[in-house]
Amino acid sequence: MANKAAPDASRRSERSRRAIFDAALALVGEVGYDKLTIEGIAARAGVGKQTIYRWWPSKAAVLLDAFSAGVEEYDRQGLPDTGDLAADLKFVLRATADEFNDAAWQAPYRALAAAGANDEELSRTFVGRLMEPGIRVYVERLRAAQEAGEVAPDIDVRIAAEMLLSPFSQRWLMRTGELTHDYVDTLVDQVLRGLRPRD
Amino acid sequence: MANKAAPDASRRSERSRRAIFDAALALVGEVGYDKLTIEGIAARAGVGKQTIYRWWPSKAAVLLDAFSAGVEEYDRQGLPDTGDLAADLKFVLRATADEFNDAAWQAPYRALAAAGANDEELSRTFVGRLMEPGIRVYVERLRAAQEAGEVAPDIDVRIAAEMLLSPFSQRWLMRTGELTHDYVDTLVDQVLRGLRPRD
Amino acid sequence: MANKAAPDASRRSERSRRAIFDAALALVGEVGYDKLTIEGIAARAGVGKQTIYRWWPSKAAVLLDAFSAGVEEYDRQGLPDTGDLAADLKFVLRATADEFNDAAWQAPYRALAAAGANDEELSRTFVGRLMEPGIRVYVERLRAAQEAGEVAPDIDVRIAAEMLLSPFSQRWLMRTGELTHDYVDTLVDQVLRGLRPRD
Amino acid sequence: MANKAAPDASRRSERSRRAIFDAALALVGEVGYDKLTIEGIAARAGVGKQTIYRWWPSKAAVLLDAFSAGVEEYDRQGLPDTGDLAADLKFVLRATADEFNDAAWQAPYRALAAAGANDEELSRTFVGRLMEPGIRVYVERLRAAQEAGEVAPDIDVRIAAEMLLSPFSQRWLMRTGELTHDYVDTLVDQVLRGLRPRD
DNA sequence: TAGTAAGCGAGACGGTACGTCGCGTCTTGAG
DNA sequence: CTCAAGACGCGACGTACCGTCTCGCTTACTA
Repeated sequence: MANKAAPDASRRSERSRRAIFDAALALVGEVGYDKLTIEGIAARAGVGKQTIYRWWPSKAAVLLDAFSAGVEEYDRQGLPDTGDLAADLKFVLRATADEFNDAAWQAPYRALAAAGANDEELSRTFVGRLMEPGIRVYVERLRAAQEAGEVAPDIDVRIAAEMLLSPFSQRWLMRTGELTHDYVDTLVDQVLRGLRPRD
Repeated sequence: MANKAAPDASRRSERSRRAIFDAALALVGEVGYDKLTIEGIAARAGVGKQTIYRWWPSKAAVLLDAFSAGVEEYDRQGLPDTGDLAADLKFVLRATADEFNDAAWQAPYRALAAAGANDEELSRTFVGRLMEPGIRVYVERLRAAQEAGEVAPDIDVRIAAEMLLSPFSQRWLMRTGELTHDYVDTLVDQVLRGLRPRD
Repeated sequence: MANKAAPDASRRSERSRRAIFDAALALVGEVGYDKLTIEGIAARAGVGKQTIYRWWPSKAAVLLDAFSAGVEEYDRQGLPDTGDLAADLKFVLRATADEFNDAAWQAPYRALAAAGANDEELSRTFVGRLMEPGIRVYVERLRAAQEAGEVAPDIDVRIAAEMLLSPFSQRWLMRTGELTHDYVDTLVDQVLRGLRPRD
Repeated sequence: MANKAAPDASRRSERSRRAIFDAALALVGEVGYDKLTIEGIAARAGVGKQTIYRWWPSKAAVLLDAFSAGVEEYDRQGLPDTGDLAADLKFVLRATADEFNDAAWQAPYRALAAAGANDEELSRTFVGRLMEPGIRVYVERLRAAQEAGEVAPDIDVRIAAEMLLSPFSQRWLMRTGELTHDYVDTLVDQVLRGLRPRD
């Protein structure tokens, strides 16, 4: 019945899997996503092409897994909650800005964001696996603030989180401006301005 | 200076230029950006490949010009100013949402946004030519409102515009949600909430 | 040593090799050598271009192998030796004339002779593989005649063979005359005239 | 009627004609016939492509004219006739050998001989213009010798000339041996051996 | 002596083929 | 069975030239 005989995952070579991830991340940084090739990854990883085709459907999928593997411990613990919402947001967003400014991050993340724009399937996974968890912690922190009365009860916290994060990531993705700490602070202040309950 | 003898633009065939634009836009809609090929464009346009390579460095550049040519009259007149900022923003942003939901728009715009993410040079042109003018009209409308006292004087109108537009376009690009009129209204209201001067 | 990683000949597809030969020979007959293209051979053979480029450096090399493969059993047995040198030479040379007048032979042979004129490497192979064996059998027959006293002992049999064969093939290659049986007979008689020992 | 409006030869630029010849001969020596291109000739000659296409149908035709122009004074006066046929033939053929060994000669001559093999039209012109006159002087000298009784009356002098010249030029064209003075001498002696009248 | 039509240098154009790269599939032999 | 290796059919790449076609320009011949 199944005409694509599923490979037996239990016999899979962990060694090859790791080598493929390392090669993919290294190469996307060196030559860029467009010139990243399955053949190139296989050669660099010392692996047969079939070993890649057996486990992934495309170079985007490889890169997504490779990148996810390097970030999987991220966002586990949620945002800090010191009681000062503005301070907490600034603290975390400044750290995120530093991360986005790191060259090693840029190439794969940009590549995946771009690939996702043209590939609906991929973008669902990309968003669900990498972006959504990051957004959720902000949403949760905002909801906590809302419950504490720091944020007006009629605010849609999801949209509020997007008002904070989208300008930030858009700026980075489109290179319309630098992600400085000053920028982060101004953005947080201006967003929070609208969230506070009216007296 | 230029080591690649520049072609003589005065001898350029307008006929071919147009045919290339039409073919590029049609094909990107039919087969998608990844399967869009220079060869395919040339064949569809009834043009030699060299005629494309002579004038553009990549398929992204062709598509950018093709798309720009179809939008160049856009954004000339600025946003309406009825005195009611919220209404004006909702009116225009609803129209933009409709445009972004139009299939003919999607393919080339997504393709260019994606290509720009990996190509700094291209993204500068893409942003400067297509995105900036669109943002600017919002910035100007906000500044007008600020002068009219509808928006607090300490607001950074550029960031305010991004708080409005980035969530909108991010949502579309990443497919994190639908661009409905309801969404637009909520977004506008929630952004404007923070801009108003405190009494 | 070898800087172009040599392909693994043991994995080579015999099927493709044959199909390429057939296509090359058919096409050179149909369209001529100048319009013979690697691309055309590949298409006709139902083969990827790379499969040709992997194993041959040029269309001339393909054609040489294709032609050789069709002639390899030729010239195995040497010239007949009935004791009558003139008769033996005429018999074989008449047969050769018929062969040279055969259209299927003409195209590839002319093509290779021509290509060899401009490509020293190729001409060495062409001469060594296709022409020399043909000349050698004449040289051997002449040497046998010399030992039998039919040919003067001070004759250089190699040059004698060329006196016989070069006018013949030159006439054909340059189209300076027809290769008739009469011509062959006259040529043999006039050459032999000078070889006989003086009484 | 005539749909190929013949160009007006009286207005033709002699300057361009010469420049084209020089460029063609220089280039065929530098890059070989296969890599000789009309565009290359035009560029080197500082001439528009159309100027070449206006006056010649192919690069072979250009080269043929260019080469002929450089040899046109040749073969005017016939072979010397000192009364000693062997000496006369050796003298001229040694000179011809030297000429054939000259690098400047080789490239265009080989190219034309090769092109002629595949192009009947061209070969007729090549043979008629360049080869035939050269053969004719030998034929005439042999006929003179025949009339003087040095050559048997039943000899076909045309074939005799070919017995002399074809081995010579075949050896050169196919690179089957060097054209030394020794070779020439042996060849002449062995050919003449068969021409002398029997006592 | 001005007007006109040719040849000319230049090079853009619609094409064809080049030789290369990478795709995704398939086969081979080792572990 | 997975794996490294890599040949295969295929399709696109970006380049080189083909032969045709304008475009000004120079340079005779004509009116």
